[in-house]
Order: sequence, then C-alpha cells, then structure tokens
Amino acid sequence: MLLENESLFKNKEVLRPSYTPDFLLHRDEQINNLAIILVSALRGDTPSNILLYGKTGTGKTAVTRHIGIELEKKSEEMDVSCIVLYMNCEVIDTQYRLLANLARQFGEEIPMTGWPTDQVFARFKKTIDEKKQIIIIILDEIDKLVKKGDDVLYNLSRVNTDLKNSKVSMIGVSNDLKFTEFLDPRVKSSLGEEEVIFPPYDAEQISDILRQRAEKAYKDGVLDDMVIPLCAAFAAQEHGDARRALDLLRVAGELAERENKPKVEEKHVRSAQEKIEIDRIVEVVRTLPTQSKLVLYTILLLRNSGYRNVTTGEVYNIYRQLCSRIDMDVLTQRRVTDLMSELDMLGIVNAVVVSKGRYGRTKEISLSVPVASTRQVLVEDYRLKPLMDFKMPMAVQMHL
DNA sequence: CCTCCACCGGAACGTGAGGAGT
DNA sequence: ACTCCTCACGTTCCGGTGGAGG
Repeated sequence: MLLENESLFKNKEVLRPSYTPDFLLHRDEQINNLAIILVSALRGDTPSNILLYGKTGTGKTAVTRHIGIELEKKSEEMDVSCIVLYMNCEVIDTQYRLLANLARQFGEEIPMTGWPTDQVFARFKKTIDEKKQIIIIILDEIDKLVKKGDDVLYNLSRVNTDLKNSKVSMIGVSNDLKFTEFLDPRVKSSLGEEEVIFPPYDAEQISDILRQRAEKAYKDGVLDDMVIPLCAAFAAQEHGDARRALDLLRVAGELAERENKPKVEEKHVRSAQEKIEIDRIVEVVRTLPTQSKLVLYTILLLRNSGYRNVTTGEVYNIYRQLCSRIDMDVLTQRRVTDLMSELDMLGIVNAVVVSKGRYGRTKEISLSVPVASTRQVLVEDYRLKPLMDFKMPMAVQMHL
C-alpha cells in the first residue's frame, strides 16, 4: 500500500550532508583563496598550512572535499604526485588513531591498539618518504582533536624536517573560532599560516543552494513556491546553517509523502521545523546522565501538578524523595543547581533568578519542551520506570 | 532605609576512571 | 606493569544579593 505511492523524490541523497555537489554556490571567494594557496602543490612545493573557520553548515567540509578532489585530478593530469587525505577528528580523536589511520592509507598494517605511538609515527614517516609526493591532510573538526592535546599537531607540523622526498601540509577545519587559544604557540603559528573564513549564508544564498539541490533531489513541480524560501528563512535565523536548510527540505518532503500529498507545501516545512527540533530534544534527553534525568523528571512532576513557576528549593525537596524511592544517591543542592543550569544551557528548561524579597532569592524554572513526549522519553530509562506511579506528597499538592 | 530570607554561584578540594609515558 | 596526569563528577565552604516587609 505504502509502496504503491509514487515518491516525490528523484534522489534523496542529494539532500544529505554527506553529498558534495559539483558546483558550490556562493563560496567562490573561499575556493579561490584555497586554490591559490594549494596550487603550489602542483609545482611540487609544499603549500602553507591552512586553518578554515566557520559555523556549522557554512560549507567548510563541502569546500575542502571539493578542492581535494579537484587537486588530485589536476595533479594526475600534470603528473605530480599529490595525495589528499580527509580525516574527521570527531571519529578519529586521539593521536594514536589519527596516525594509525594515516599510515593505513598508505597500506601499512597497524593494529587498533598495542603499538607505542612514536613507532606508528615513525612507520608513517617511513612509508610516505619512499617516494616524492605532496601529502595534504585535511583535519575536519580539528577542535575535537585539540581537546585531547595538541601533540599530534605539533608533531605533524614539523614532520617535514624529517622527510627527504615527500612533503606534508595540513588543512585544519574548525567551527570554533577561538580554539587556537588552547594551542601551543608554535603549533598555532605553524598551522595558521593562512586562514580562510567562512561567513554564514544569508537567506538569499541559502535559497540558491536549495534550488540547486532541489532540482536533483525532487521530481519536477512537486515543491510549492513558498517551500524553498521558507526553508531558507528558517535556516537563516539559525545563523545561516545550510545543512539545517537541507534537512528541512528533506524532512518536509518526507512528511508530505507520508500524507500522500502530491506536492510539498508550506505547512510541511513548518512541521519539519517542529519535528527536527523535537528529534533533537528527544535525543538530548535520552542521552542525559541519570541524575540529570531525575532532576528533569522532578521539574516535570511539579509542572504537572499545577505549578507555573518552580523554584530550586521545591525541586530539591521532591528530588530527594524521588531519589530514595528509586535508591539513588542524593546529590547536594549545590550540585543539583548545576545540573539545572546544564538543562538550561541545553534549552530543555528555562531558569531565571528572581528575588522574592522577604522570601529570599531563587531560580524560577520553567519547561521549554513538551511535557508528554519528554516524560515518555524519561521513563524509557529503566531506573526511572518505578517513578511512573509516584504521587506528589499532600503538603506540596495543597500549595496550589 | 535596613533586614534578612533562600538561594546563587565562585573556589578549592576529593575521588575514581582512563590514557599516556616509561 | 607501573606511576603520573587529566578530566568528569561531586562535595564543602562561604561570601554575596534583590527586594518585600518591617
């Protein structure tokens, strides 16, 4: 039955973040800058190391991937050996893993664990130096790597002194503009020889990008006129995040399909916006530490029994009772306020300090997520299950 | 105008798990 | 195999405070 429906999509993959389009719109300046720096590789020189900055969804990864492919193509034509390696530091987040992965790209067999790090490094240097070549290492999400120490970067940045034939240069990609503050000054100056900034897209630019992709992703005429501008507008509010815009466009289509509509309409975009937000929250809540879940559950309970403004003291009282109910350690109030601040940061609750004069100073906490679905997610945690039938104590209920 | 509530939030410290170095 | 470090998570201690009520 579901299968009988014709899909609205021609090729949904085009809307996924992993897809790299052939033409990148509105990033000419960045592409040019990078190209100018990297052409020296084609002449057999070592290009400067580069740092790329820009928030999520500003095209950093797409541009570097694109440039990498172009460069390898060109180098083949010109018969220069130039290799571009793409490493995502979110996955490969330790010195060992990075070096092991690099070495493996050259056919070395390195075990997952067991070798001393410097031995892996030596092996890597030896293999790449066997012939004359330029190696460009793209380190995506480099800030993730730096958090675990910048030794790798230091080592890699001075690897050229040990090499006779080949040359290594690095491209760091980061969405944290301030991450260099944590770097060793030597690494900082060597890595940041050149910097390229990726500004957020504006709504117009996002619209262009969406049109380009929609043409390949959707069948002709299935998009209402307002769909693309609306996706663009939502994403532009969200600091010009093109990835978000593509997500919206894809999810809107999926929702329209589910309703068996022949066209994607404006309302589907709105629902998509909502769905993405809810999915995000569900994911965040699901992966919360148990104590935080319990605190959140407490806030839910209080809200559910009629409280508009929940205060720290009230939360802590109930929290303690819940703890003993399910046999968990009772944290101090100090700690619980910190947990609540974290929930605030995550956008799950909203906490404001208010003064009630004679009656002290406290934080008023309100929920910024839907009660029912959040509760649903929380009780999925087996440790919180026994709380499902917990009733508010009388003393508290009378407070209404 | 002063008081004093009920908490805020900084600082220093304790602990145990997990990596890196040797 | 061993120690040393770091880091996340918690605790203890405590000085600080906006404003209703006196």
